[in-house]
Amino acid sequence: MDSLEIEPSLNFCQACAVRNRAICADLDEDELGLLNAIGRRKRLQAGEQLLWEGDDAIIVANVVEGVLKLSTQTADGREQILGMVYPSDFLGRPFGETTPYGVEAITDAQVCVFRRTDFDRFAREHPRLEHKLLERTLAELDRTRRWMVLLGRMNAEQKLATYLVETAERLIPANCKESELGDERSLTLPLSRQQMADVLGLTIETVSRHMTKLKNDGLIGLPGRRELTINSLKALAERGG
Amino acid sequence: MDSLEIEPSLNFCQACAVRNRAICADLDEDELGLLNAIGRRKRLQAGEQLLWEGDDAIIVANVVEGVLKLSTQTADGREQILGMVYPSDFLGRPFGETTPYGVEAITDAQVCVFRRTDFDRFAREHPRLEHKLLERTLAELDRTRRWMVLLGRMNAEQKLATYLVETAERLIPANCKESELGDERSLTLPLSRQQMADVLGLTIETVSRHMTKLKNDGLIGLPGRRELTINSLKALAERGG
DNA sequence: CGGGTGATTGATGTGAGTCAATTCAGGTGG
DNA sequence: CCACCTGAATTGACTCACATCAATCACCCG
Repeated sequence: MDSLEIEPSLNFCQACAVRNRAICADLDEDELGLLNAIGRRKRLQAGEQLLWEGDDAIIVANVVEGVLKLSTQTADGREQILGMVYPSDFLGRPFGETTPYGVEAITDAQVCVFRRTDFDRFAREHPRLEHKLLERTLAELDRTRRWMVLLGRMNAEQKLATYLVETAERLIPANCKESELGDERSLTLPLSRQQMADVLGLTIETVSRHMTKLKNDGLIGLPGRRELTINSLKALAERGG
Repeated sequence: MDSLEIEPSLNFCQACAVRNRAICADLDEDELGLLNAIGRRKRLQAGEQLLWEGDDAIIVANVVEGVLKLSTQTADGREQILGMVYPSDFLGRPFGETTPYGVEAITDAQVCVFRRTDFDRFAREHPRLEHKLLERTLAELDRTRRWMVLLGRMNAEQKLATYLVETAERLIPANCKESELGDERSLTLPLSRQQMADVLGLTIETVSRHMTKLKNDGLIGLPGRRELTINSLKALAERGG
């Protein structure tokens, strides 16, 4: 791997935006200092690739800011998105030989990068960190398995409705209580139609058609290409089965 | 210890068939004794259910013998199989509130079960075990993500070919070197056609049709309903993309 | 005001689902 | 040993949802 852009070596961890949510949350001051010493901040522009599928697993990282996608290519060149990672999520393959998926920034992003070997050693020496990583991996496995049901058993409309509901829930957290205007939501979609198709195992045309169908059925509004309003989260969730 | 007395409460772990492959592999004698104390063996008949989706996560387990399936129901009553577990695999949801999938024995099976709370405590106190569990969970996540590509992007023939190749590889391990008759394999399928359909996100009819198609194309032989011969593993893998 | 990309819409094809009939294998009991 | 029963597997006819191919539209840059 060519040189990571290295920023001056402050203790970033202490001021880190995801300090309390990422896997480093349970570390004490000293441990944090050690972790800080082996990690580097890296900024990514939207569209920039951080890891390539099949490469040696050189680095792992924490997401500090932005959204990235994990994806893989099929033999015939199409793409299947395996997952999206958000701030405080972990990515890469610790204790592994090769990176099992490509990682690309969807939005401008900031990540906290570690050489995998450094991270592996640190993790083995700090069970609290390893425990956090385990909990996170177990949760990710659960989520991934739920996604299998979507891919294996849902039709296009159900896939789309489920995706929109989930996206709304991830992007509009508990900051505004649902009291506010009950069931309505409005947000900017992080993905293009093509990317949504790649997440859902569909084609761009099918995504587009069913978006307009959901709109015509009065479940959602589409004020702009990337803008979405959900009229009733509950009704939309019902469409997802 | 008095050598004439036969210890009635055996330490199962020491004689365990999967002793060296399961997550307990790195434990020393003392730790193994402690683990043994909180676990117990349980036999399951083919078709017997061990865990129900959505139940409180009361137990976790190691597979000692046999094959089990992890699955979930869709709203309209169909099933999606999320994964198969084989001897030495771990199942259940440590550090979690509810069991995210149902577990049913496909063949007669033997598992080593723990009360989840006991297991959680033991794991937190024994980082070597927790590390093993982490490695296993990471590997399982990789495998699950690869399966997403199958579900999201492959057609029926590719799914089936891929499944047969993978099954052959899991059931015919390195015991007989590939030198033996090169590329040919012959095995007993662990799943019924319906179960294969549930794994692959297909219907039983589609599975059946493409099985006969692969046979007519000379890639496989079907001497009996559950019997399979693969004429060329390589050629079959190519069909899978 | 054009050019370019992404999104939408339309026409058509096809692969997998659905429904239904038939065959097959395994087990049971006369 | 064979007739029968049962559930699984196969096969066929038909439908339909999604993919494909192609044309148009809308927005965002300069």
